[in-house]
Amino acid sequence: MARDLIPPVYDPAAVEKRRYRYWLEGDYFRAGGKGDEKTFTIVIPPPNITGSLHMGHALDITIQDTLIRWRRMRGDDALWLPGTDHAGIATQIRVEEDLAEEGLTRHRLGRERFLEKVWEWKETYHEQILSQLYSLGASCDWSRERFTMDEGCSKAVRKVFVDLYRAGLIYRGNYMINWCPRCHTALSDIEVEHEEKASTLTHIRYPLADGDGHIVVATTRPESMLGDSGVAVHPEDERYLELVGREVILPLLNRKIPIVADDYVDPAFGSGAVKVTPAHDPNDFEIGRRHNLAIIPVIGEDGKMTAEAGPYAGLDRERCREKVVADLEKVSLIEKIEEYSHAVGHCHRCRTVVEPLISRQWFVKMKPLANPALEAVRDGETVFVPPRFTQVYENWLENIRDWCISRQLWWGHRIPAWYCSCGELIVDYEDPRSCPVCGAETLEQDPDVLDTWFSSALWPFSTLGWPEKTADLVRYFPTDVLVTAYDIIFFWVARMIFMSLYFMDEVPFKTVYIHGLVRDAQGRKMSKSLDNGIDPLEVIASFGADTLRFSLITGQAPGNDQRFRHENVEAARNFANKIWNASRFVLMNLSDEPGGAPDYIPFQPDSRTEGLTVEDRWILHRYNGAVEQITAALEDFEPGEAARLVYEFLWNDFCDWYVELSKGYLYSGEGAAGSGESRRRTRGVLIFVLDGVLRLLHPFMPFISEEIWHYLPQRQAALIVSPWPEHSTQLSFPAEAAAVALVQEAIRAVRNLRSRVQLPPGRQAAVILRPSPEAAAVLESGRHQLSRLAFAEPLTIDPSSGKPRQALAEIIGDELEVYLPLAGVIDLEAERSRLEKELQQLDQELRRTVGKLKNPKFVEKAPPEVVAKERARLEERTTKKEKLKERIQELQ
RNA sequence: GGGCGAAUAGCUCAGUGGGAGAGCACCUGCCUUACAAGCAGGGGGUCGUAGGUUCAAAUCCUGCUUCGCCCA
Repeated sequence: MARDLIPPVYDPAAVEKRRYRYWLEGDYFRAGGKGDEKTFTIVIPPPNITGSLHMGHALDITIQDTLIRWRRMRGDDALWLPGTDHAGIATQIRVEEDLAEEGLTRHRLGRERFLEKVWEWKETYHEQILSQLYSLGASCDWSRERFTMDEGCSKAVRKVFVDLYRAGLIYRGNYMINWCPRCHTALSDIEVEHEEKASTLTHIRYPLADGDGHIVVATTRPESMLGDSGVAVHPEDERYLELVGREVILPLLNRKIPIVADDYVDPAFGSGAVKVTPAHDPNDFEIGRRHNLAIIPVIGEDGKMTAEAGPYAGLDRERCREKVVADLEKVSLIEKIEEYSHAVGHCHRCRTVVEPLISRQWFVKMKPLANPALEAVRDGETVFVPPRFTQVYENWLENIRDWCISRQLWWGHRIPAWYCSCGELIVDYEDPRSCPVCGAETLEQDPDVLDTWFSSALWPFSTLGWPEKTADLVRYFPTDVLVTAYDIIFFWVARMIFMSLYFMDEVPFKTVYIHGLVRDAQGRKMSKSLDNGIDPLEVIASFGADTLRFSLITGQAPGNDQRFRHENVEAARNFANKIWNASRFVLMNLSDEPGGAPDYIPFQPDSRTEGLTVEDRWILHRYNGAVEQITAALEDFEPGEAARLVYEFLWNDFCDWYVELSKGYLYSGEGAAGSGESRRRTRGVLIFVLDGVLRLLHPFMPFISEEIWHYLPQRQAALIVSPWPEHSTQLSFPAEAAAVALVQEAIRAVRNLRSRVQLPPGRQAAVILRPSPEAAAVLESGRHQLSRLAFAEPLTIDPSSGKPRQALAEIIGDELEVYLPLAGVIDLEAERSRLEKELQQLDQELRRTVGKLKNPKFVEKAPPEVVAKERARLEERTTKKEKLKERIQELQ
């Protein structure tokens, strides 16, 4: 039987493309089992259709794909539901920028044509994002792909809005909101980013209306004084007790405004008196409400002063500030101006300074929704990994304010509210044709759209078909894990939880796995302005997706940021290369003739084991341990740790040791060890372990593992749907594991001695081993490996062997002395001082051990196994010390 | 002001109560029939700091210092 030969070099670009197509054609990503399997569901955090995916997405996708592939192999009905987000403000900004280059504005284009443009944009970037997800190897169920503005999601949005409105949880009203003068829309509280800015604190004198004197107020925004309708002091502030109830003259505009007493005022801050501008500050708005102060908007939606600002009308905010200060100086009402630093709110999409102002908007009443969401997490219905993020979530929900959901944009879900000239407001599931009160047919729909996150909040159930009770919804909801970065816990995670509790009566996912951000090599956030972003596709083009995925996932510790460093990519690339070459070794050695039919005795966990060598049992034991640890790490949501364990097992145990040990059996002409049957059996074990390691590797490096898999003889299904390895007591060989560990130590010791005298590898040298009687048998059984891997020839293994004086020595524990006799080459003086140094160190360790064991409290309180371990250590060290002293004596 | 995180080898980071680890970098020797993107050997750390708990602390607690993030 002829076999395809595995190529000498791995070509990720060609293989990855081909393998992804292979998976698609095999329909392996499609969920939907026979019905009785456990389901495992992840909904993708839908990437914005604003542009292409960045490194943070690559990490997010890699973690999800790793979990999904692992669970799929475990036999779960694994659904990874993909999709994209319409990203209201962000997308609209991008399309407007595009239009601006052609000298167009959305207003010139009109709403209809503008939206057509945005849909075109969406198609373009949607395609791009999909191809990026393919490149990463994402095993999403494409048959279930969704978009936040598709028909089903829109229907869900409509139902949620109307239901919440009818339940009194959505209302419309005039309240203080955050306004972005650049985007021309209201923003929610969390869309405002606070940034500490150097500024000034201006102290202004407000003269009393009756009599002499004045009161001093301090402000960071002097221009807002034009909208002041009061001055507030703390009710218990004795300095101002007699002034409460009197009035001051507002400078420049000469308006009389009252002095009120309010608990909110901090008497220790500034002069202890604050100006109150209810129209332009959320706290002042509250104070104003309590004292019935007038609301005087002096800054408009365009960021310019309104008519209320009198002589300052039409100026923009910054210009007005300068003029107000100058004019106050002129009339000597500035007490002082101090340097001051304070947080200024910026629009998180365009960085413009936001303006708090009063506006008529739609809001979601949060308290009734937040409380169940808090309880669900406190009760552990949804668990955050790592747990510290629970606190972040709770703090936010505990202090939450109502959510402003209307946006003055065109791109998004239109608010389903209609106004009739008779004053009636209609909110309904279906578009109304006439006013139910007056019958008029000239209804006008609210021009605004909803906050993007309003639809994202429904994602885990709207994508599964809700509000219809679809089969998918029944089967896959609630989902299992949500994988996302910590920066959208508020925006998205919390909102999904409260919406889901309200509409589904269940949490949307059982676990929230939070990862950190991917930063550049210097630890800075990747950003357009710094131009320090690294395009995942470029990394894939040069190194392959497996390499990118592996470097991202091994750099990962739950919840922590990581740096993207080229060294890590190289390490992952080298690892992929290692796997490829190790596989080539195994595949090229399956038969006596190169390229001949595979000739081996297959091994399975339930195979009879009597023919196996001690090395075979050792690698099976190590493999078994790796399976256990890797599986446990994945179960604990530690994919980074799991990947590192795969790396260690594959490179250290399998490649560095087992492959090398196996050569002693595979290559003929090396004595009895290489008999035909043992050769065929060794091949069976090599294939078995390679088979298993490819399975363990697959969730992390899907392409290369699937590719190699297809060169294995007797492989059946595609690797992507092959069973995940299971830990088995049949593969547990602790005695053989210890035996090989001793042989390894002996080999290392010989190599160490050889390198100390710079004996080139390949040159045989005599070696004497003086083992304990028990160790002698073990080493004897490893004789051929010792002489092969340590070039030890002739090799003496004899508990009662003589010890040559002209030799280097290494003492291993209490069971083995290793001698490298080299007459004439050795500096005995140097050797002796080295041994003395070792003796000193050993003595220190010994004293520590003795100290512990002499302490009755230790013996009494420490667990017995710890004490036993310490006793064994004492014995070993004591023996070793004797032997060291002896050797030093011999060299005198 | 409140909260969270980080501080471990030259660099980047794992490690959560019982003998300090990895990758890269460094030093030495090797093109050994899977792999020089490799192999073998090696050097290098008072685990930020001061206390405390414990038989035992890099690990748990408290204070402090430095850096970063979130919230007000």
